Amino acid sequence: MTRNLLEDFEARGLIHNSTDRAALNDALESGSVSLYHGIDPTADSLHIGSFIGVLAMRRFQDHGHRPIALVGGSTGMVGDPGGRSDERNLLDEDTLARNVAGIKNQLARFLDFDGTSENAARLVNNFDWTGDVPVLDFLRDVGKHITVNQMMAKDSVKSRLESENGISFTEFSYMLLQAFDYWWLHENMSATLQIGGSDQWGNITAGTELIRKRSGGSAHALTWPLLVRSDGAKFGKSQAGNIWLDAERTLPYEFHQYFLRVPDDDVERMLLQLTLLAVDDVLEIAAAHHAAPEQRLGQQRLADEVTALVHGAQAVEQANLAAAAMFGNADLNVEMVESLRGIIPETTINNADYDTEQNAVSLLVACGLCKSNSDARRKLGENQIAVNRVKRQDTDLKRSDLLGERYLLIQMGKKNRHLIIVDG
RNA sequence: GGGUCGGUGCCCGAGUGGCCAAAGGGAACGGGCUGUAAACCCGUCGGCAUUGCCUUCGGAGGUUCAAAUCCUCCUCGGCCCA
Repeated sequence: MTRNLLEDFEARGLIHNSTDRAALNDALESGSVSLYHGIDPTADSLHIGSFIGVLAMRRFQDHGHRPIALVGGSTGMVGDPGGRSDERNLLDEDTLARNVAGIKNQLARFLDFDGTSENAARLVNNFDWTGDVPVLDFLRDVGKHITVNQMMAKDSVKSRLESENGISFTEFSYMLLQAFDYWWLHENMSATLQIGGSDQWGNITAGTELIRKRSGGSAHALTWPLLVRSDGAKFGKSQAGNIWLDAERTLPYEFHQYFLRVPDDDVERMLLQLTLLAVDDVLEIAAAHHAAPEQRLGQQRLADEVTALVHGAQAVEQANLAAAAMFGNADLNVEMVESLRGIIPETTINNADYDTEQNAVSLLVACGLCKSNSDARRKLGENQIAVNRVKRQDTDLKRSDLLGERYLLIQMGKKNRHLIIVDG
């Protein structure tokens, strides 16, 4: 079955709301559209929560449209009041510049920025056009067109008004800045569509309204539902925090594991929204998964696909290899352990330091698995720790415990592990 | 500026002179059960140390044999008034 772009989005559950759907469809089918999507530069890496938006841009580009990724240098300094109960910390300019650079780097893996192609993606920073706007101009040209009533109607603003910490004028003004961005991109880069998560709807339509009132132009809005997990956990968060796209922040193995553990109910939707697999293929996989959920075919495919997109095919191979070493039945051998190098966290210690008393405790603390000696002893006592896949309670590790005379694979439960390498 | 209520462990939140390292809940970690799932049950959850000691309840002082709890000053926040 062939679907046009909007139908494809629909089938993937990527449409939450849009302005005039028929008009938008006409525009998308009749030529190349410039569309923009804003990304918050709160860190120097994207996380999986923003991935859905990145892929959305990719889908548009694949259909011949031109994505404009806006990294919010200015808006990052102000902060969107959405999704938080208290005031956000403002980023300074240096941090922002670093974050913007890091994000651009990552986007290049998913979008074609090649200037020679017709619909090359663009990266813009709204600081470039908002940084020097005089306050009076802004109030007159932007503020005049948007009513406070409209701004107060926004859910995120409303809830913050009722919260005990209140909301600063700065964050309250966020909507104006975003509206201004859309207007500017509409004027200067012919953007006629803005896409974003459903929490952005108010901000986006403020922009379409500004465009209409100030320039008499028309522009579209399209939002997707925010991705939440069926178990209520915040999507993209693990016990360690965000799932980052950056391999340094979230090792590819952990990244892969995260998707391997996704609840059944989320598998199909994530396959649709976080991979580039064709909708019909996903439906087939989902059906197979549903027939035998205990085999976790869906999770496996999801983990492989997303990891391949973000980290490449080789990372997928390594992650699966590592999983075999960690969870498999085969005896642990040196080759398996060596295959874990670079995939799981590792700590190297000096040969001479190995034979200390109670070295299990100090090793657990040194590698970060335990936060203090007490913690390490406690966990050992509770049978939480396995060394080279064997549960251990004693604190004494001997030379003979070293695999290949230099490796210790320390596991704490199913999720935490660390490789100790004795050097020399 | 005036008044008032409040700042407790990762978060929420009890505690209002000793029985407090501090209830309860959440989060987190582990175990059991499972499908490396969910739900559920159990354990742990300041630090050091082989049952004792040390440091915590916004900050600094003070009262007391003894303070998270009382007093003083400072600081930060909510609400009301101006």
